[in-house]
Amino acid sequence: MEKLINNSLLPSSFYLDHDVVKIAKKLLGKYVFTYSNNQLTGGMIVETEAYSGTDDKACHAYKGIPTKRTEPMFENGGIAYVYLCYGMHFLLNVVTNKKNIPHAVLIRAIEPKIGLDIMLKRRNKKIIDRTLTAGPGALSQALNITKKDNYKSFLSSSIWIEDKNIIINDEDIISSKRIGVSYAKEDALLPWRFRIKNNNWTSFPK
DNA sequence: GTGCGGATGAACT
DNA sequence: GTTCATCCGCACT
Repeated sequence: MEKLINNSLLPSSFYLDHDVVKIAKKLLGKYVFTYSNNQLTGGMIVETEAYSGTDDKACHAYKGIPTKRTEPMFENGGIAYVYLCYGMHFLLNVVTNKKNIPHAVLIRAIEPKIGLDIMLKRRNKKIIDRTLTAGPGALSQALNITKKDNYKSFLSSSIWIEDKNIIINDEDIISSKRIGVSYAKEDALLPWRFRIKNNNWTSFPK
């Protein structure tokens, strides 16, 4: 087994910044990996959304009270919050900020890099295209992320994020409204969805 | 115990 | 653009 922890691993301090929007932007261009069933898969993050705690109506933690589902968000930053949506899709969130400040970044799409054949198999596909990992449910399936990864640290050896020194400039980031949160009224209009410009692996522009 | 709605994706027309 | 598959957690009774 190759060495999983190396010096490009994002340090825990990265996740503790108080500005979840900034973290959401900085996560673009980072690599996320999972290692499960002796299979290594990973790719570059190309699309994220920020969810900002109790001030954000679209955030699960808006009411400020942790429930069994949302309590990972109230933990110290640097762990995964994996949540089952619509009974069939797992959504991968990166918990940020300090304990009891429920901020999270939803990973919406990656550009597949490592273990493409494994991802194709998991997705039951034959051809590599954007549907392989574009969309939070799709990428979770490709990386085999399930509820078992809830609470898991991004400094662990089964799921982690690396910094490959890829710099995404502000002008290469497209921000737009978040998806599927129209119930959040005015907060649904916040431009807290971030994509890498001209990247073919984001979910289709809306 | 029960009802209901959701941070979706894929396959349709 | 529309539809539907499908299930856990939450907010009630």
